[in-house]
Amino acid sequence: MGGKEEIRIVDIAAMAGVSTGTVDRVIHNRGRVSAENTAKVEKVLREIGYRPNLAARALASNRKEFPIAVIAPSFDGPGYWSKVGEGMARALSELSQYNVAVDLLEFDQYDSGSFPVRIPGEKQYRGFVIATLFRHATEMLSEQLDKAGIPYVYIDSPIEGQNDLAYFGVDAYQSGRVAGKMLLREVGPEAEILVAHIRFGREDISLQMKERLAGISDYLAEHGHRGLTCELELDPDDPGSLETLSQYLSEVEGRAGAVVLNSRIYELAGMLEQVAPELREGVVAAGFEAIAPNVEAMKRGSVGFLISQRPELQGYDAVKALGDFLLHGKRPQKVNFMPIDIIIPENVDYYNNYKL
Amino acid sequence: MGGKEEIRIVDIAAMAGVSTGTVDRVIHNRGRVSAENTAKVEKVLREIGYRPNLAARALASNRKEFPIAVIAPSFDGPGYWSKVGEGMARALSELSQYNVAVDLLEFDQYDSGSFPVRIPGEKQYRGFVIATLFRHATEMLSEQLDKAGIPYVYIDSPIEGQNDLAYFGVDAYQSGRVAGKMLLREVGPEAEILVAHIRFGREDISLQMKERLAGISDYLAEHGHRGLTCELELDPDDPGSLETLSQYLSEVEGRAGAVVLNSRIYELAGMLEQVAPELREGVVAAGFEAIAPNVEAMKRGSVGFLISQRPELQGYDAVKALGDFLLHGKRPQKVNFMPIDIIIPENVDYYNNYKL
DNA sequence: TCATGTGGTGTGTGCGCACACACTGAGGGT
DNA sequence: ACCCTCAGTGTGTGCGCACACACCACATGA
Repeated sequence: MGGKEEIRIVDIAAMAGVSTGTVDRVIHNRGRVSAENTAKVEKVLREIGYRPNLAARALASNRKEFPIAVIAPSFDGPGYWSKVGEGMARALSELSQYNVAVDLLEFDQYDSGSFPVRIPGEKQYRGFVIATLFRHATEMLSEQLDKAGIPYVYIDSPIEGQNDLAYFGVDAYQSGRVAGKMLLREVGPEAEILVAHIRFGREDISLQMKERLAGISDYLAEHGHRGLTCELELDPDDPGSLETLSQYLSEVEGRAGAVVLNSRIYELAGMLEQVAPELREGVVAAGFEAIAPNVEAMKRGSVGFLISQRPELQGYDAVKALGDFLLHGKRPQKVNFMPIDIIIPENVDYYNNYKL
Repeated sequence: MGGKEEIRIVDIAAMAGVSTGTVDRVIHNRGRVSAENTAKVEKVLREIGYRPNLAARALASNRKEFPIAVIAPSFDGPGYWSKVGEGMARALSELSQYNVAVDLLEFDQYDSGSFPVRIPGEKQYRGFVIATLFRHATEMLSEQLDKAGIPYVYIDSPIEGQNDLAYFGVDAYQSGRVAGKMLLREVGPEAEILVAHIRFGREDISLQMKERLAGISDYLAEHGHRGLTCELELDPDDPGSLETLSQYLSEVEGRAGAVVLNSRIYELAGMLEQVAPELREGVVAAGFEAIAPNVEAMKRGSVGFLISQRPELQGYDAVKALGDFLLHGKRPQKVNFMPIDIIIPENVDYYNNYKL
């Protein structure tokens, strides 16, 4: 495991009977090499499977800058995107030996007009990470980048037929199916299952949420459950919503499931904690994303399980893949779905410890 | 995110009014520096928060060798330890820029006498990764290493009160509790739950397996189930075992759970596939570790769920932590439990894709 | 007296690579 | 004949660091 008898550029030059400069030109295909010599060098390269010394490479080319732009919703606050940002920061620290720097160009996830459809001009960005929340805008920007020959990586949801270097994201439909299965196991085939919508202001139901919902519904329908029986709009700041929830719970009497499609199951948990204990007793609340308030609510016993798709890993992989491509020409696998993690009170303690 | 204006040793030397050689001696505290100059340099170092250029460091000290010894069961075959080995190989490839090499010193996991209780003399190993399957032997070796001042990290199960640099491993008891919960949800409180022992030759039940069993039992007992109702010794190569299994299944009629405590649930799955369909219909088989044959059995529908504790990550982290400590003096967190992953047919496809 | 340490200090070299630069010789324009 | 261009080639330098080595002053012993 892990021997050491590295072949250097000088060795290759000697083997091919040329100078190191020529080898260098071939390796980085900068041209200005005769077809004959190119062939000779490439032959040697292939035969020995040359692996450059990355330390030396980094040292020698440390004047080069690699600014990367990330186009995504704000990383502020305790939400999903902040986790993506954590992963990016970690990737960046691993790349910190090289001159990679990341600029976050925020857009408003509730306003497609805030998404930049032209290449931002501030810097000469060498690569982009793009959150694909707005499909059309993403496609327009991608077209610009294609023309300019700048590589870009997608995160969040996939878009078919694009020239993205790679995609890292989640399969929202499948994570919905997982949630459906767990929910069915928790509450049984007879129980009511409620979809609670907890929104901010003008916020609309997103594509991801629709897919999750479809996944849950399909799973339930395929397994002898009569499906999601009720949808409620709830506002944690509105006492009327608490009333609505109590009302509903008293009607269903007995076991029930409740699911929130965005990452704000903790709000529903908070509301459940305020209704009469006998009403909430048989209720299993299920949500998405292992963000801090959700985990806390689970530890208080108010959330039954969470489904998470490793947002940190998504951010980490996206930046890492782009960096490795830019620095070392390493091509990543094109489509990468995150694992779908099931988090229950019994395993939550060992989940968030881990940075991946 | 990720700026760049690094301060070099020459800069520090200038600031402190000494030569680079002196700064170097202080940084690596090799002595031979006057108290006065030591103080001056350390002051500057502290004030600017010096971060060495790792690429240059790696390049300059590339003659130094860092042989690491891994003391663990054989990585051969499709089992648990091969996954640990995969993770180690990945960590090694990330460290390959530095002269880290790993030797696997195998022992027989069924024979404590095969565990080396003295420091192996072949090479001057700079660090050890030790699988703590044999507690006493591990403690003896650790004592030797303490005396010699060689760092070591533990994997597998923790041992309290030792001077290990770090521990990476699993909480077998807790993973048993998770299995217990899932099983109870799958089969319901009335169902029989069988523990099937599938052994090789003289193989004994291990400590980890005992803990898993305790976790399952405790969970069931605490949640109104009458507990593990039957233990069977099964040998997949013995037709009599198939008979025993059929017999058992015809007695329990209806839903039942079956759990295998080691990683060989696939053997039970294979046997189930051979009994009459009506007998196995309501049976949910539960096992541990997402090794290839188990995943295949799950995809065939013969395994209900698997619990995995990321063996690759264990191996990866252990080698990475040791390497980072040796190369960069970075101290890892001392105790690190792996996440407990729940794998079901609905999420298995996205699980093994991922290298972590 | 000279040789021989011995704490303390500075300088020089090279790790493997990227890249600027210098050089060559063939071809074309004048 | 001259100069110029330009594809193709080789050489030299420096990235930041670790470490061998040279050096100095002063002490110690013979």
